[in-house]
Amino acid sequence: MLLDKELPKIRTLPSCTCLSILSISAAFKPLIEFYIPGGSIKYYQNVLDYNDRMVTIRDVAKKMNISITTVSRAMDGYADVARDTRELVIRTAHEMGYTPNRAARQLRRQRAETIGYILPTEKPQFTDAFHSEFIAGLGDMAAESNFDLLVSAAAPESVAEQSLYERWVQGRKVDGIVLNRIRLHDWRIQYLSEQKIPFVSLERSLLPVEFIGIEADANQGFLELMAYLIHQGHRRIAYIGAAPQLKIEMDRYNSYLAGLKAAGILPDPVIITHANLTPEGGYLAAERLLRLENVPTAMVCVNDLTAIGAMHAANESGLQVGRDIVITGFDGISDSAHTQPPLTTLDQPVYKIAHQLAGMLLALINGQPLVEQQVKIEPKLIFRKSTGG
Amino acid sequence: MLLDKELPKIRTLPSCTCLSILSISAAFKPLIEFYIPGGSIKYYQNVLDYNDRMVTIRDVAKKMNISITTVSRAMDGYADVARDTRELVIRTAHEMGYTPNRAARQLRRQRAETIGYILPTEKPQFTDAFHSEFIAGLGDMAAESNFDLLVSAAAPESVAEQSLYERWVQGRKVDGIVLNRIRLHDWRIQYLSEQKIPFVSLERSLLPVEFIGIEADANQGFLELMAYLIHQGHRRIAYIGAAPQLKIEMDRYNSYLAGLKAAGILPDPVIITHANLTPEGGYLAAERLLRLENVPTAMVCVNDLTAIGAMHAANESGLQVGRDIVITGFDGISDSAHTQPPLTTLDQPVYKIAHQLAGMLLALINGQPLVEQQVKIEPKLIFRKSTGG
DNA sequence: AGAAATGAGCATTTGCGATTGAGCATTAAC
DNA sequence: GTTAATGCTCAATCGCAAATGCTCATTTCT
Repeated sequence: MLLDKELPKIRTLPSCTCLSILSISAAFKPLIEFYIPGGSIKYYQNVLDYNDRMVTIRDVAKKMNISITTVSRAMDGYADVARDTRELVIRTAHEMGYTPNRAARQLRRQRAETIGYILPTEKPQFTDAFHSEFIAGLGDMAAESNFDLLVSAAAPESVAEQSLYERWVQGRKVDGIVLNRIRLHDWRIQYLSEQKIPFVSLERSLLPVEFIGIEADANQGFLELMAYLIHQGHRRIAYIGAAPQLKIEMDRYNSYLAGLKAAGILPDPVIITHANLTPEGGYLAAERLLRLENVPTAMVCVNDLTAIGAMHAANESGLQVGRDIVITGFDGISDSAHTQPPLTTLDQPVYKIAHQLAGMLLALINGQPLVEQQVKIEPKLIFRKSTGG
Repeated sequence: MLLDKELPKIRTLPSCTCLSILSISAAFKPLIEFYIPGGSIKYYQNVLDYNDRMVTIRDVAKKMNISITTVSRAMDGYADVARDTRELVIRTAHEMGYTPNRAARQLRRQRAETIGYILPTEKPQFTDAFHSEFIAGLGDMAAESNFDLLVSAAAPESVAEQSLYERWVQGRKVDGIVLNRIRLHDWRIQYLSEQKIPFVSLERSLLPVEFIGIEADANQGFLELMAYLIHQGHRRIAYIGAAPQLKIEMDRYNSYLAGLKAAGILPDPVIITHANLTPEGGYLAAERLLRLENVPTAMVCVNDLTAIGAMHAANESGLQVGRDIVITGFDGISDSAHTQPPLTTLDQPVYKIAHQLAGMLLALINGQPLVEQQVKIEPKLIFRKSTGG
């Protein structure tokens, strides 16, 4: 008799961290690890000994004296179940506290009933304010369709990122993927198209691939913003952007240029700079700008987090934001209302966008027709103290 | 032939959002929903038709001409597999890109291979900075053991919270649970003990239940902090706390009192106030304090987020934090370095704490002996500009 | 030395809980 | 009296783990 087994020595795939259910997955582990810790042997014991069994579809069927099939079909909305039967099944199931076993269903259906999102991040921090809202939106929508949301993190354009996507796709860990922070020539889009995995994205790439997702039209709002700053008398307006290969960077940068052009101002490369969408990046970029001989009187940032960092730098230089210098953001994350001073920003309904995005993906997965394949959203300008007035 | 089925009419359990894997779950849906949208009927189609099949344990076994059992046991670290066989199996599996099907394994093992964490939150926002780091720590550790982390959110002491915990426990959605924001008499601890579900917690309750988890010892750091403030000449030091039934509130409040007492200062109930651990709460509380006749010269806050709100209020009153008034936090979240001015705080290694906490829980689940059942951590005082100097 | 006991190493088989194509009654319609 | 619609059940999976059991080699016992 061989009940004993050694302590788990093999770790196969990295696992996951799940969120409403949200599921996060380790990005950095090798496929299979194999190590023998001194060869010690331990008895295997299952400590999870609950008293009560789970209630299964069998129990429901038995209690009602009908077949398992009928219960399943009734719960799942098949048309070949009599109305009365269906209602009774549902009532009974509810009373008995029956809930379909997810693992069994997934096994049988060969679907993960899960959508995935990979956070573009470098740090061991799970989310920033933007992604926090984004994930919440995805998760809630997924939950509405009884789907999981699997979330993990990997640095953009890293090996880890690529292997993570591959694992999720090849291993069928997810039935569809949400993309964000699209790069101009984004391998992910190419890859997912080839693999025929459903996906949607926030922002589109320049690749000649059919686009399904949501686009925020920065242009209109940015022009307004620039016009406002220029109307206030600003002529030397700096720009703190993101990595140039990002779609949002291209859009917002172009809008910045357009805003300058509309007022007949020539862009000055010296005050056009790039950060990495984080407060740290914004801080460093702004610091540099503030050490210039001809200090800009306004800083337009590609997102709120960058702006928060920039404000930090300005404050540290003894400047009072909103009076001595003017700073703006983009996104309208909730923190932006609590900075000192509160941040003028282009507000996007991040939660709603994510919610809708997930909805589109689910429709795709279920083969339902999409009403709109491409949705445009116009960010709304919110004036706060960081631009004076 | 009956291929058609109506559009999904039944939604059973709320689903999940998963994170390194992290899994979030919808907190607010009823157990079973039943609605008929006009009785429209749609054809069912499975759109997920990949070309290639998944590679299963069978394929590996066939290729190697051994039984699937052996493959399984080899991969799983059982002792009754010859060393050579095991290594060959692992190599082959890797080459073939085999990775065990999670659903099948879970179904068979009757384990979810998932640990759970329920965010204490009211809003539809997924996380704040504190929990973001906390979740990252949990998720990464879970991933190391090939576990998922299931994350959801519910308001503390709400019906939703209770039903969520019950669903996770009764429905075996998780094999263990991580608790945080412990209340002095916490029903969750009682419930989980009774149900014999493994759990660990950050902070302990006053219940006579064996405690497994991590405790942060606020006292020492707080005394130092208070001594520092008093040394600076502050005599009127306000306190902005959290709900009094929280363990952290009790600890930190008591330490605040102890700090005053050590300096022979009598506490003034007028400047002792409670918020809800959010910036919004801190803002409102501070606003009230600043309208007092005898305005405090320092505000000690129960956590960083509260302090951030308080700073906002102070700034808005035209006070310069660090010069006109002094404000402190607790937690050392990364945002605290980017406030204006940067925040003096008691730094806890949130990520590390969560990481270790998850490790303890996993040991518990696997029936491994715990080296330490109770771990104490001392937060470290970080002086920044918000306390002048 | 011969018989019995042990155990390593692997195979067979069963079933976890659910879904689903096919098929079987029963009744209604023409 | 055939055909069709309706409502239900059968039985076959899905991929894996674990209980059981078999074989053969080695050790232990007498």
